[in-house]
Amino acid sequence: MGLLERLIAEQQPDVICLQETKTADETFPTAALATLGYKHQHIHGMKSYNGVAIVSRLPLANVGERHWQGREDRRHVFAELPNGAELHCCYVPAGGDVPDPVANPKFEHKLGFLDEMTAWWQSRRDDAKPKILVGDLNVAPLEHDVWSHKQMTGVVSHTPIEIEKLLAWQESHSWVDAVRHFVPSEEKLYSWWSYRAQDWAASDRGRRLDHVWVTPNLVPTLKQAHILRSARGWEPKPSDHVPVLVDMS
DNA sequence: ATGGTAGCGTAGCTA
Repeated sequence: MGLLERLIAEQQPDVICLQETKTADETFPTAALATLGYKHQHIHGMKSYNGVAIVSRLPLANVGERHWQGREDRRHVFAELPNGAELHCCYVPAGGDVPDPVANPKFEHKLGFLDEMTAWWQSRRDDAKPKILVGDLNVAPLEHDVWSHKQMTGVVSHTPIEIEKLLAWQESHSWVDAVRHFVPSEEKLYSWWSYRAQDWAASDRGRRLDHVWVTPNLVPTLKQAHILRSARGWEPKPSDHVPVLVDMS
């Protein structure tokens, strides 16, 4: 809550999408967020692992959630904003340490999740509705979405198979990367820094795992995008992920 | 090639 209070005070977002909330719905800070003005909430949590939520100052309609890979994980919620745009908040499985779907069931789950998402979005392609998809997608797709493309190519989150599958998902619904719309692909850009670094800012071995995608019909509404790097240093207990902010008219 | 941190909960898993 401390991090959210600071984010709200500094950035005043209309809508906040959270992933990895790691708490059951009964223990989600519903009242505290309502007091801060975020009265409209669609939460879908789970103790300790995964969990997603959309909290909003604007009314949310047609809220729902989906489950993936035949599991009960809480990794996807959606809602419709007052202007009719559909908002999806997603949390892709991290995938474990070993980038081999045979040796590592967690990596197999991640690849299957990406495939199933791609097929689902492909099947909804004809829908002309404006849509926004955000979340911790746990893949850094571009060369400069990681601190070292060469050193990260065998590391889960930046392997060729994950990149291929994330880009296929993006392609499946003609999603536009709203952040790279403003930041050239040659420029290093991260949203996550490991807790394991002695000095995250000095080593700056980051990855861009958190994304905001919009359908092409929303591109003219994009005003600015910003990754709040400074939040990685917020005391006393920063998240290893920082907020990705997109301003749309 | 390895180990490094955080959280939950009190071992070992997930991130």
